Amino acid sequence: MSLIHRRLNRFPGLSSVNAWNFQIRDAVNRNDPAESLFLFREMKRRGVEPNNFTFPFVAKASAKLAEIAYSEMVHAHVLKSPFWSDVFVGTATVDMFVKCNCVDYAVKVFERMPERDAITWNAMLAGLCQSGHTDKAFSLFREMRLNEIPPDSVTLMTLIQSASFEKSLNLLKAIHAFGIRLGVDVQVTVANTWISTYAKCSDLDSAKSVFESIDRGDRTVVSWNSMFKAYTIFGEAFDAFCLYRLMLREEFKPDLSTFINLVASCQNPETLTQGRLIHSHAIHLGADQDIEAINTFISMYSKSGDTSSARLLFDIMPSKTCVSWTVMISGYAEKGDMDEALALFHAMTKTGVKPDLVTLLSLISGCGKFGSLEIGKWIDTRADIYGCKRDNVMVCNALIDMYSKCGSITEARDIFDNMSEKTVITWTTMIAGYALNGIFLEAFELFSKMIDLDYKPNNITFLAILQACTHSGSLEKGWEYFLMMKEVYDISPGLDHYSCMVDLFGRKGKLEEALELIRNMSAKPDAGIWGALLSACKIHRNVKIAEQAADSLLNLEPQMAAPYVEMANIYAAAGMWDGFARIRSMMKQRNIKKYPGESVIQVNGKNHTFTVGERGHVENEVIYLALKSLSLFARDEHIMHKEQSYELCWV
DNA sequence: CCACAAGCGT
Repeated sequence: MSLIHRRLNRFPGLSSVNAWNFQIRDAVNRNDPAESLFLFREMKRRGVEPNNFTFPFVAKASAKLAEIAYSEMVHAHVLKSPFWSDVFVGTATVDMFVKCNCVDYAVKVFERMPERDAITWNAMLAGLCQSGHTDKAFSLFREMRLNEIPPDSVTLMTLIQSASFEKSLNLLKAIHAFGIRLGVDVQVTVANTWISTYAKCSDLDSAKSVFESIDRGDRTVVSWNSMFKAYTIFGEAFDAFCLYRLMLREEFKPDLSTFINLVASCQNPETLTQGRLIHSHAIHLGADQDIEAINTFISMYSKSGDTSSARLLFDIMPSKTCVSWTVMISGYAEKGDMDEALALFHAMTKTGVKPDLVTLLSLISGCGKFGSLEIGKWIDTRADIYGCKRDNVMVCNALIDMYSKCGSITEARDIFDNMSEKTVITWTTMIAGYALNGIFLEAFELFSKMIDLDYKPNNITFLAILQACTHSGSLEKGWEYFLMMKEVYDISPGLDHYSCMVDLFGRKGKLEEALELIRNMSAKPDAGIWGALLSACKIHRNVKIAEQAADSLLNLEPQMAAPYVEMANIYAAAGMWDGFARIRSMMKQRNIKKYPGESVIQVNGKNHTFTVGERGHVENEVIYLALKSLSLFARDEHIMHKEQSYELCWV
C-alpha cells in the first residue's frame, strides 16, 4: 500500500481522472492486469469517478486476466456509470466477456448497446466464431450485412476461424470466394491465414496455390512458415525441405518458427537425415537455443529412432519444461523401453516439474502397447497425485486401453463402469478391449447398449465390432454391422472394414462372396485385403481365386515374399507342381528372398530373439515346455470360444 | 494537456 502511495504521490495531478487512467493503461500495457484492476479499485475508493476512457482500459485488463468474477465486477461498474451507452465502452465490454469465454454475457451486452460500429460487430462475431457457435456467427454475419456494415479484412479473418474450427473445407472456400468477390484488400496476413486454414481443412493444393499467389515481395517469413506447417500436416517432409531451400535461395531469413515447423515434418527413420540437416542448419544460424525448438528437435530424433541423439540434446539443454520431459519420456515409451521411461518420470517429479495429461497418457499407452501391466497399475494408482484426476475422460480411456491390452479386462471394465462421463471413444475402446480378449458376447452387448444410450458409433467403433465378428467367426452379425454402418450411420467403409469382411467371408469358405465384395469396393483394395483373401484361399484350397488374389497382391507389392510363398504352398497342397515350379522360378528371377520371421521379447531389459525351427536359446528346454502347456491351455480356450460363437448363431 | 474497442501462423 505504501508503495502505491509513494507512486501515486509522485503524480501531482492524480486527483484527476486522467492521471488514474494513464496509470491503469500503463499497467495493462506492462502486461500486469492485476495491478491495473487494483488501481481501478483504489481510484473508486478514493472517490474519483471513472470516465469513458477508464472503462476500456479496465475491460482490457479483465480480458487479459480472463476471470469471470472480475469481468462481472467491471461490468457492474460500467452499468452504474453514465458511459454504459458509449460505443467504445460497450465494445470493450463485449470483448472482455468474449475473452473470458462468456459468450452469453457478451451477447447480452451487445444486444443492449444502443449504438454499434463495425468494430463492435467484429468483436461479437469473433466471440461466436472462437467459441464454436458457427451457426450463430453466420446469422450474426447476415444481420451485419442487413445493417449495411461493410465487412473488412478483420471480418474475413474472423470468419476464417470458424472454418478452421469446423474443419470445413466448403465453408472455407465459400468465405474465400466471398472475400475475393467483395474485393477486401488481400493483405499478406489474410493470405497467410488462408494457407494455414486450407492445410487444416485438408486441402494442400489450395494452400500451395494461395502461397504462390502472394507476390514474392509481399511474402513474409510467416507465409513460408505456414507452408512448412502445411507440408508437415500432410507428412510431405521432402517438399517442405525443398521449399526451405527455395526460401534460402530467395534470401529470406528463417526464424525460430521456421525450424520448429520444418523439423516437425521429420517424424520417421526415413526422414532422419533430413531432420539432421535441418537441425545442423539451425545450430549454424544460432536458432537452436530456444526451449521449444529443442523440444521439437528431441521429438524429431526420438520419433526417427535416434534415441541417443534425442537423449543427448535432452541432457545438455540448460532448462527443461514439462514438454521437454514428456517428449523424452514418450520417446522411450513408444519404443517400448518402459523402464527408462519410468526412470525419467521419477527424475522429472523429483526435479519438481509437474507432469501433465500428455505425460501420463504417453506412459499409459506405452504400458498397453508393451504389456507392462505393473507399471501401468502403478501409474493408475497415482494418476490424481500427478495432477490428472482419474475422472478425466482421456486418462480413463487410456487406462481402459492399457488394461485390456495387458489382458486385465476386469480392471478395464471396472474403470469403464465407474466413469461419470463417457465418450464414443470410451465405448469403442472398451468394445475393442473385449474383442482383443476374445470376449465377444460382451463386445456385442456393449455395442447395442451404446446405441440404446444414443451414442453415435464412428468408423473406429465399427472396426472394433467387425474385428469382434472376425475373431468369433460371426459372419451374419458382421454383415449386419457392415450394412448398418453404411445405411444407418452413413459411414462409408474404409479399407480396414473391407479387410474384416473379406476375412469373415473367407474363413467361412465363401470365397466367391469375398471376391464379389472386393470388386464392388469404391476404393482401391490394398495389400491387406488381397492378403486376407489369399490366406482364406489357402485354408479352403481354392486355387482359382488364390491366383487372382496373388496376382493383385504382386501388382501392389512385387517385392513382398509372403504372397509367393503362400501361392507356392497352395499349388503344392493341390498337387499342381508346375504352378509350384513357376512360382519358385519367378522368385528366383525377381530375386525375392524369404527371411524367416523373428520374434523378439524383452525381459529385464535384454532382448531375446526366436526364429522358426531354431532352438538356440540357453533356456531352450524350459521355454518350449512352458510353450507346450500354454498351447494345450489355448486349445481348451479355443474350444470355449468356439462354443461361444456357436451360441451367437441362435441370438 | 495526451488517450479508449475488433482479427491473424507456429
